[in-house]
Amino acid sequence: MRRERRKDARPGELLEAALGVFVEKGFAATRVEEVARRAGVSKGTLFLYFPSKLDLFKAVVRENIAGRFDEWNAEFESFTGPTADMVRYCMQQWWERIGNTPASGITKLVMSEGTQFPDLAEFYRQEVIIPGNHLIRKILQRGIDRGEFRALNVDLAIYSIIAPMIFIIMWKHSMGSCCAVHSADGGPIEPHTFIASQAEILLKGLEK
Amino acid sequence: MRRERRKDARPGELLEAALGVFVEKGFAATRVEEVARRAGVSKGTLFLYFPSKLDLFKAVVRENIAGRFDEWNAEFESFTGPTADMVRYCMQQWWERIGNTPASGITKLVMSEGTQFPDLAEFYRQEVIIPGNHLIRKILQRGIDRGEFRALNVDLAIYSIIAPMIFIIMWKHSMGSCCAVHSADGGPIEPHTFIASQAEILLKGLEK
Amino acid sequence: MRRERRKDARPGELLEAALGVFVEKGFAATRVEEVARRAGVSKGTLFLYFPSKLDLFKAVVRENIAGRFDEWNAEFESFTGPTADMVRYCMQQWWERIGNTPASGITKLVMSEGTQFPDLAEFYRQEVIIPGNHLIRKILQRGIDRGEFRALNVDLAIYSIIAPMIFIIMWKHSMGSCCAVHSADGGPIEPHTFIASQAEILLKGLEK
Amino acid sequence: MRRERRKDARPGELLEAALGVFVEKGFAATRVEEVARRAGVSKGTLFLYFPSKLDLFKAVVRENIAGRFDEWNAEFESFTGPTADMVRYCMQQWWERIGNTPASGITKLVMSEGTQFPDLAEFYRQEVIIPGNHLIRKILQRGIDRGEFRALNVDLAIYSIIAPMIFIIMWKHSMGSCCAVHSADGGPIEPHTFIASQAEILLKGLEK
DNA sequence: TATGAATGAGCCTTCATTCAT
DNA sequence: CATGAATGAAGGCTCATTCAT
Repeated sequence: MRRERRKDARPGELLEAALGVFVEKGFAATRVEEVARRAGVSKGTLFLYFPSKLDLFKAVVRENIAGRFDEWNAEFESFTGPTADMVRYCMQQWWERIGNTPASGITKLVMSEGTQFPDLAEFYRQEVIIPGNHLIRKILQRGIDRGEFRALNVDLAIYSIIAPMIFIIMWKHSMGSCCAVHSADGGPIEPHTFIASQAEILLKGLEK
Repeated sequence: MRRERRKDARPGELLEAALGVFVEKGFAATRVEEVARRAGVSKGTLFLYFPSKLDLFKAVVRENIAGRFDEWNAEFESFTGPTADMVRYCMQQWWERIGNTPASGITKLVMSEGTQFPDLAEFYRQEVIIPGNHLIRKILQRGIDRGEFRALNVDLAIYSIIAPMIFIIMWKHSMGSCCAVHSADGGPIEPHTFIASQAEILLKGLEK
Repeated sequence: MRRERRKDARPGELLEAALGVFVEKGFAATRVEEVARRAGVSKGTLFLYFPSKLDLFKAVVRENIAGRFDEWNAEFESFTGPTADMVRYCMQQWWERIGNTPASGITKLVMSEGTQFPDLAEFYRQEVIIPGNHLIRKILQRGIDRGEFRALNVDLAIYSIIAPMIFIIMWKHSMGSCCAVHSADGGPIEPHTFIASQAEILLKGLEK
Repeated sequence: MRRERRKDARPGELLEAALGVFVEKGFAATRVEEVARRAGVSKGTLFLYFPSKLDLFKAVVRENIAGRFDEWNAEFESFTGPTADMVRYCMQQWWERIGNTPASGITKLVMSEGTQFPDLAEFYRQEVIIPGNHLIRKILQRGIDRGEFRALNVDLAIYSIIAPMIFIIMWKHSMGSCCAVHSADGGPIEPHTFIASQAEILLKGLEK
């Protein structure tokens, strides 16, 4: 009985292990043997469930990029305070739930190696980018509609929110061996402080 | 095969070929043989001029990015107008000279593969990031000193300028198979307009 | 190609093949591919068992020489006759078990290429030379302690035993295309006779 | 005029440089480029005088193994003291004139890589080994004839003199990064002391 | 003659994938 | 289903040799 349950769990265990290794090493540098080892199975078993390393990779993305946007959209709808607070909340929450978790590694991966795998990039675009942009656009529009923000080109302004997020993800997964941006003199910068700073400059830039 | 003797021209030809292949394939996936082929020489010839693939890459970085900071620092020193104009000029020039050229592919590469090749990351940090941060810091400090900008934490604020640059580079080299950001509805956005938008929101965020 | 699964037998087969090739070609000129071919496996398989050419060589040394000192030390401890007989026995046994076998090729190889591969030389020193010297020293000391040999400087005298061994090995593997020393007129000399001659002159030189 | 003299000197300069490099590095590890550099010419020039690396090697051996045996034979003829002194003198002189000079490197080379080049080994045999053996034989025979040494098999006994010489050469050029044997505890042993020790044990072994 | 830029075959090592058990 | 031994196609780099100048 134990065996049967494990059998069913295999793909999930492999996917979890693969997420970890892909995030740590990137696609090219990931060794399927290490994924197998972390999942506690043999290399051959991995190929039983996933026909190739690339297929494994795609499965990892599909598994982990699922839409949390329903939840976030709901939070948006029920938010009642000033839009500036909403932006602040949104950015900090994003850090907690995405930026500071392995999930951000997927974003880094897609940005880094997406060119090699166009269908993957397209998948990410549909599942993450468009819904994400949509949510941010709604927030900005709310600020404008309520007279809190200037009447700006929302299509362009959303990137003022997205850019720092992408930036901190890329930094964390490349230059920053630890998790954060380093100041010009080399000292690390605390992520919440960093995000707060970005948010304040941004919000002042947006306000009326 | 044809033996052409062109010692003086070789390094440049190799560097140009290398830039192209590195940008297209990334560091790990670049085959020195392909670089050589594109430069029209044999694999051995490449190693006559660059002792290793990593050294070749470093030379590419120096040729395309690092070497320009002297020029940019000089422009900074001789600038006389308002700092806001300076920021606008700086960002647009960056797009012309780096962002919209293959040179930006180098930055993307380092962000994508820096973790796997620490030497590469460290080199880029020393040659590009630190000088770049230094230049931006000086610009911001000038704005503060002249009473144009708020008294903000410069170490954090520099990333409000850097983030959109990194963002647009990553986007261009991964999601955007063409060269630009796409608006939420999928339409492409013209780069200068995009940068102008980012700059204006930022500058309003910085001003007193 | 044929995929035979014989994990237990592989290391031995590879070691045997490697010994042959190393002895014939030397370390640098040995191609791991040839070792693999002689062992009847692919190049990749060799690296499954030995992480590098150097490690393969170390394993060959351990298998063929280093590992025998325990046995020899035991023989020494249990020997009861005159020390002169012990020296004779020792030298003749060395010829049977090492000098006249491919194992002697290893010693020749280390002497020939040790300078180019310091790791190799150091390994051999630790695994063979030091234990070997230790054993010979004990034999000489026994002779001195029992009043059979003169009170000589043991550190120097051990080389009177080692030198003829090294000599015959080098000769066999370089000048003597066959296996033995040649007399001044060019005729071959029978190894046991040669060793006996060396031993008798030596022992008379050592006795009280 | 300077140029012409240099032109004639080229082969000699190359041979001298080659001797040095071959002795230091061995045949395989010698880079023709380094030989050329030490001779102060370009790589191409070397191939103008010697069609291949192997030909260069053979030329070096032929150049350096010339017969000094006439001189030594004369010394033998005029020696008047006890034969034991003659053996001592002979071994110490050998160390001064051969063992401790680059010339010994040739011997090491031939022993190390002679297998790959049988004609070279044969050349060495004719030019060095046979005359050398002949000289030593005459010395031993003198000792026997004068009643100083036992009546031993001279053909075998000569190797009791040769073996320590070969040994010290091999040791010096392989294990001993410096010039001498190391005692069992790792300390270096002074060559003259070493040779003296070998000689005394040997002579006691030879005496009546 | 002399040069040195250019060549290309070759080597050690890695790793995704296969397949006999 | 699971295993893990075995494969073989690359890839970075070296270096003796060639040849246009």
